[in-house]
Amino acid sequence: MPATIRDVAKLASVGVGTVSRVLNDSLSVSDETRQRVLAAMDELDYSPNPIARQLSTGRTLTIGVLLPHLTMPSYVERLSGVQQALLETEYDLVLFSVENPTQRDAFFDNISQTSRVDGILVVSLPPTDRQAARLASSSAPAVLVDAYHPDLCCVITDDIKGGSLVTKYLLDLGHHKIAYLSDFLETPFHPSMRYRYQGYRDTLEKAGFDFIPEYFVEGHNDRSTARQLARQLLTLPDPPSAIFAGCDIQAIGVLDTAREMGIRVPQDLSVIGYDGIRDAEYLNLTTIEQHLFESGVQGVRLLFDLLEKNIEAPCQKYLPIDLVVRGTTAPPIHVI
Amino acid sequence: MPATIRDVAKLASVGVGTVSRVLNDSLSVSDETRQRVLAAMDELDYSPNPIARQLSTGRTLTIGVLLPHLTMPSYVERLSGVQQALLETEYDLVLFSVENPTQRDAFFDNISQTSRVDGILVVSLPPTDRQAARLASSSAPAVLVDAYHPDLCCVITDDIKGGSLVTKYLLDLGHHKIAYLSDFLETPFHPSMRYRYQGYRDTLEKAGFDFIPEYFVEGHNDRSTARQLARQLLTLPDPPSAIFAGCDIQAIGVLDTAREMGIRVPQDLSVIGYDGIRDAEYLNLTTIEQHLFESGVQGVRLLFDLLEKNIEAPCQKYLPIDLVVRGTTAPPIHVI
DNA sequence: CTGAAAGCGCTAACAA
DNA sequence: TTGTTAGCGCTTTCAG
Repeated sequence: MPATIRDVAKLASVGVGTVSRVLNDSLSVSDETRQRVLAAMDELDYSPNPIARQLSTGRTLTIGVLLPHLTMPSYVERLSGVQQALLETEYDLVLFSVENPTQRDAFFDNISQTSRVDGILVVSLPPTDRQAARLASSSAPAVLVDAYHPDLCCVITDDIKGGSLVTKYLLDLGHHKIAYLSDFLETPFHPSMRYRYQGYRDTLEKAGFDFIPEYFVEGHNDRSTARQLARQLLTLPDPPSAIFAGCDIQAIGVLDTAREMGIRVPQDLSVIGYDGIRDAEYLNLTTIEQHLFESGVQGVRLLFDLLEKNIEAPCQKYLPIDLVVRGTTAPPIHVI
Repeated sequence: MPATIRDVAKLASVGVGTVSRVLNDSLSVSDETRQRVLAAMDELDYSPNPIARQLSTGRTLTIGVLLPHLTMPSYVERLSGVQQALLETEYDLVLFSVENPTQRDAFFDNISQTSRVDGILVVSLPPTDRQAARLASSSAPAVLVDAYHPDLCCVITDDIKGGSLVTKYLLDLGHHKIAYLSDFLETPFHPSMRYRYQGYRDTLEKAGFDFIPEYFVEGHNDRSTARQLARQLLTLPDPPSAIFAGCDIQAIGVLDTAREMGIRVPQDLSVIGYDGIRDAEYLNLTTIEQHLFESGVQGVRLLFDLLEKNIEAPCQKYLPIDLVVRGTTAPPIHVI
């Protein structure tokens, strides 16, 4: 049985209030009393019960993080940023990872209601209007990272611009047979994919090139699916000279296929990804760096601003995106 | 201000005890009363305050997970298993990720003392005797995953056997110029590296081959360091025909270097890793599968057995290891 | 500067 | 089957 504040008070011959004051660094404790209390704590190997403190103060000193399966590096990278930012604070991190829409909805309903956490960070999971309303009305403020809702605070990037940036870069290199390999456009998980696609198409057409339906393929955003989709593109009668992959994982799948097929990158094929996961650097992959880690950090920062009432929902924090040119892109061999 | 149990009681014209009984599915509540209470809860959009419940019951319904930086896929994979196993329970997961020994020690001291969690899962962080003693004496039971201490419960594998397995396999293929590329042997983080090394050396020598000091290199277990170490090995006057990497990440670094240097794998060089991370599968890497995900699941299971007093510390649960032969290993070209 | 006492929202023992 | 009440361990008035 661990010692309680009362045990300490008794041993130090003071009231529990005084012990509490020592615990909370209150100034109104005489030095002599403080020493006596500290000695008693030490002797009893006392440490305060955080649960009792939580009930008393109404603060839990924990932040809940809701995010999709931990299997994708980009989520982990964002979580890493959250974790890092929280490390400097006195807050703990409760992890809620959801694997499917059912779980997601269940958590959205629960998490916002229970007073288990002081704040909620939702990563890469766009809420429905109903869920957003619940979040907004919850006593624990929420911040979306890599997700958007008009009523909430979000940390986001401009995906249309991102898609456009990639496409413009490839066009500038001299490519015009540019394929887009995407996650499913109509998934509730990643509307950003749709925006990147939009940026791609708009830019392409504005530059005077027709959109070729065969150059657009979509599928689950895992490496092996991407491999297959890439093969589909590269075995076309008139294959693309550049492939824009919706995320780095998919780009890596493209690289796999290129290697398998003996297609040289970047000589025969330019490949560009999106995200800026660590592997992209090792693989020398040209990509859009969207500062995943930093998004987690900023999410925490925004959440704290909300907690301290420095700001109010809704609000948007836009993170920059940067084209990082590495070794998987080059001008096409047959320049027009 | 959220509704409390008292509000519900008042609205339903019952005592708080009855509401509590409904909340806890007690049988001794008449159906009619139960309905009335449920209706009141519904009307008030009531949900019980978990903190108050925790204080009252002494159970927090959360498990603390302590693990090193989230940046390595193997830790994430283990965490994933923990998370998955916890999903089926009513327990939440509080994440403590530590980046350096100082943080680690601080957490070891704190986590075991505070009554914030009902149980503790320590992943890949071997405690000192002092820390182990603290964990053992804590009211919250602890389980080590991928770490060992004689006084605690652990989920582990036989790393000596693993190192031996790899070496035997390579020897059987006909290799004898087998290099070992390792994490630092003397790091407090991964004593398992030392055991794998031991298995490697013993097996090699038992087979009648001298250990060649030049064939052993060590460094931080990240991909780029591994690349450099691999280059060091492969530019030796008499380079090895096979490289055994202490973990998959390092093996991937070796593959990088081989590609850069135009060394064909597996024709000119066999490469074998250790861990069984997802990327190993995609990269067609021969490796030791040590069931990372499953280790997390088993850790949770053991922890629950401990919580339910089905077992007592210390105890060890050994997980199997399996050689997974893929495409990066083959007999050496010049068979002896 | 300090002690006493009233909660925080819930559970569980005890009566009824 | 139910209501009442005494805590759980802490913070925070309010007197002194």
